[in-house]
Amino acid sequence: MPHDHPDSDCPGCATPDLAFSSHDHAHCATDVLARAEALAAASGARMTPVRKRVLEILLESHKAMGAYDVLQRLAADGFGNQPPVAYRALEFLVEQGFAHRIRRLNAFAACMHPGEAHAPAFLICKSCDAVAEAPAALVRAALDKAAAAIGFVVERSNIEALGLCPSCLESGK
Amino acid sequence: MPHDHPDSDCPGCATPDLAFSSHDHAHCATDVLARAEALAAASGARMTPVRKRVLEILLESHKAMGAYDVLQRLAADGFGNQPPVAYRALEFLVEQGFAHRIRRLNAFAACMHPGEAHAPAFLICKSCDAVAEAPAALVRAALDKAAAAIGFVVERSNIEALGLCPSCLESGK
DNA sequence: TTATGTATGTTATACTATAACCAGTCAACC
DNA sequence: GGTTGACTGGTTATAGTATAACATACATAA
Repeated sequence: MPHDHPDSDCPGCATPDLAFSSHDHAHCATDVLARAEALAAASGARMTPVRKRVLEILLESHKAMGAYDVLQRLAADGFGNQPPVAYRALEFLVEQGFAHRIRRLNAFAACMHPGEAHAPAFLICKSCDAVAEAPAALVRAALDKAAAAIGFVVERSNIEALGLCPSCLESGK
Repeated sequence: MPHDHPDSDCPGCATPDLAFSSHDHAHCATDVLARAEALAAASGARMTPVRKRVLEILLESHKAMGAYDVLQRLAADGFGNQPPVAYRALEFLVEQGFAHRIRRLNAFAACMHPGEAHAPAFLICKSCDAVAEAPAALVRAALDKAAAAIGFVVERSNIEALGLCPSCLESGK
């Protein structure tokens, strides 16, 4: 559900995505986790141990992880080691807006802006594999318009870009 | 390789995509096939029997097909019946710009505008499964801009929308 | 003709995802 | 308390997507 406000109206949309910048990641991750837990509590969604652990795992880096990578980690932590365990937790997180599915990578990444009902564009660095969320309101507006020209009504869409992040550009990778 | 011209400059970009309109599909398909073959001949790319057959199969409808569906058809026609046969032909067609990969569907669709070096947005009708290509120059421009705001340089991107096509909208599906 | 590169066929396997069934937990209600 | 029902997680099994590696055939140019 993309929100239709101009990006400047939304506190989250105005916050630059830190995925590509050096930052205090421990703080970044615990902060996002706390926000997700608060949102879950508020909405009645149950942040169970597996689900929380999966989100923690995704939050360890700004990279996307395959379901089976997540599963390995879960198994090592004493949770079930069969695919549905990981897929169900990931599905829950995506539904709640706590994680995103990156179709180009067949993988999942923690949402760095939980609770902001956004539908970002994903920027995937081909060098360091980090994934950032870019505000996509204007991109989606252009897409809606291009679709409307053909009489097509967009319901959901995925916008994913592969390229080079600022750090890798600078270091010449 | 997206081209950077305004859509109006390109004959193909000005041609409305017929995927969602009723049209003489036999003509539409043979025309696109002929254009692809001419392009291949001109560029030295070899349009071998399997490759041509795969393109014909994709051109039978405006829907995306999974590699295994294509493979079944190939096998029925006396070609090899192992996955690489289909994947290799599909890969060739995608490289030549004669087909597109739709990541959201893990599937492939014939390109209806071969030779026009475009990078379209895909409009996928959730009711009839047809896929159309929408000119995406403005969408990509918006995406490049959103990425640039974070210092990210886009190299390739996929823009795919799920929704309802005009025909299905009208018939209330 | 021989050499070289390209294309196809084949075997095997890796990776991604879901269906279906079962058992435990928890809250609401009688 | 006991029962019901919804939800969660565990497990088995299988479906669906994709590629590595090797063998064979075939075209073209030297």
